[in-house]
Amino acid sequence: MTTSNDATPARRRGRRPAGEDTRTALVAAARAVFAESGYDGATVRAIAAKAGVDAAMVNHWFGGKEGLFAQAILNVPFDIREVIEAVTRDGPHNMGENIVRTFVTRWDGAGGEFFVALIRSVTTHPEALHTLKSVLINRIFSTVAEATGSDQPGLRASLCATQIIGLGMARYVAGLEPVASADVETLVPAIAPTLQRYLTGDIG
Amino acid sequence: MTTSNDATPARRRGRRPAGEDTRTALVAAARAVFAESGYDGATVRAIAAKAGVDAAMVNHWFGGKEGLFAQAILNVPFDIREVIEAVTRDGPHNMGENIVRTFVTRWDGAGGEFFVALIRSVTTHPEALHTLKSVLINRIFSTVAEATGSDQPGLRASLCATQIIGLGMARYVAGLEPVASADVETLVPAIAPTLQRYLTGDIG
DNA sequence: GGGATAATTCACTGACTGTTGAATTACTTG
DNA sequence: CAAGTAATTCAACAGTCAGTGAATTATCCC
Repeated sequence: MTTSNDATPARRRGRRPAGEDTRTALVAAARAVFAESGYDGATVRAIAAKAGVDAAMVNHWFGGKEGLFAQAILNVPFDIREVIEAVTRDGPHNMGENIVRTFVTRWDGAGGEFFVALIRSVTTHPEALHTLKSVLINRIFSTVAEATGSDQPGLRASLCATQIIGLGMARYVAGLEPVASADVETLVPAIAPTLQRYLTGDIG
Repeated sequence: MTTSNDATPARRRGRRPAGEDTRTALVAAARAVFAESGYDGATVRAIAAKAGVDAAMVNHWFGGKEGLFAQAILNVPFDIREVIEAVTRDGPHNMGENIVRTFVTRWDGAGGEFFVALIRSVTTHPEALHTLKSVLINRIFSTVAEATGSDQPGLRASLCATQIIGLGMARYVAGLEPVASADVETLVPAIAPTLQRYLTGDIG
C-alpha cells in the first residue's frame, strides 16, 4: 500500500490552487441536484459532493442552502424577453406551435434543470411557487395572451400554464410514456392546437 | 390558576374510553397532511397531532410512516370502474366534458386530498409515482382511449394525463388564478375540447 | 519575500426525524 | 369481580440534516 493514491484523493486542507471556481461549480451542482430531488430532498452534502468541495462552502459562498437555492433556481437564469420574442415572433397564428417548440427544446437542453427544479420544489418551497407563478404566468403567458388581443387574457394565460406544467410534470418528473420519450415533432402537432385554442380560440 | 383545565388537556396515559377509532382518525389526518406537505414533508408527529393521538400510534397501527402512506394514499380509496363508467357513459362524443366534470367534482369534494397527496409525493416517493401511473394512465385513460377506437391509444392516454395533471397542479398545488378558483362550468368549456381532441381528434 | 487576506476542509453542535420499549389505563372474558 | 389483553402515552435512541468556528493553505499586494 503506497502513501495516499487512493480513489478518494483525500483533498488537502486550505485554499486550493487558482483556476477552479467553486462558486460556479456549486451553482451547477445545485441545479442538477435540486432538479432531481427538489428543495427538501436535496441535501447540502450531496450538492457539495457533486461539486467536489466541502459542504461548508455552501455556507461560505451563499450563506446557506436557502441562499444557494435562491441563486441557482429562483434567480431565473435565462432571458424572459427572449422567450416571449421566440413565441410571438411569427404572429398570433403560430403561438401554440412556438410555445411547445420553445419550451420542449429548452427543457431538453441545458436550461431544463432550472425548470424541473422549480416544478419539483413547488411542493415544499413557497418562494419556488412564487417564482413559478411570476415567470410562467405573470410574465410569459400573460404577455403572450395580451399580445393576441383576445378576451379574458388572465384565464387564457393560466389555461396555457396548466398544459405546460402538466407536460413538464409528465415528461420530466413522472416520466409518463410515451410522452416522456417522444420527440418534438410528435409533441408539436399533438399539443400546439391546445395552446393555440387557449390563446386565440373559443374557451367558453 | 386552577388544577388542569388548560387548552392542552394533557391526555391521560393508557387505553382511552371506547368509541374513538384512532385508526380511522389517523388515515384521515394522513390524507390531509400528506396532501399539504407530500410524503417527505409530512412528519409522523404532525399527522398524529392532527388526529389527536400520540405519534407512536402510527407504528402500532400501521407499522410506520410507510405503512400509513400505503394505507391512506397508495390504496386507492375510490372505485376506478365507477370513474370509467362516469366518463364513458355518454359515448365517445362527450368524454372530454365528462372527464373534466368528473375529476374536478371529485377533487373539489372529499376525495381530492388523495389525489393531491399522490401528485405532491410523486417527487420523492417511488411508490407514489407508480400508483399515479398505474391509476391515471394504465387504468383510467388507457381504457377510455381504447374505448374510442382511435389510433395511437397509448399516446392519446398520456396526452390526457398531461392536461389533467397540469390542471391538478395548477388548481390545487400551485393555486394559479383564475383557474384555481374557477367553477366547473367555466373549466368545462375551456378544457373539455382539449381532452376530446386528445381522445378522438387529430393529434398529428 | 513577507504579512495580510481569502479560500478550503474538518470536527462538532443543535435540532428534528422515525422508531422502540416500558409504563399506564381501559376493555373483555371467564 | 379478577385476570388477561389491547390501546395509549411517555421518554428516550439512533440517524440525518443544516449550520458554525477553528485550523490550514494558497494567493495577493507591497
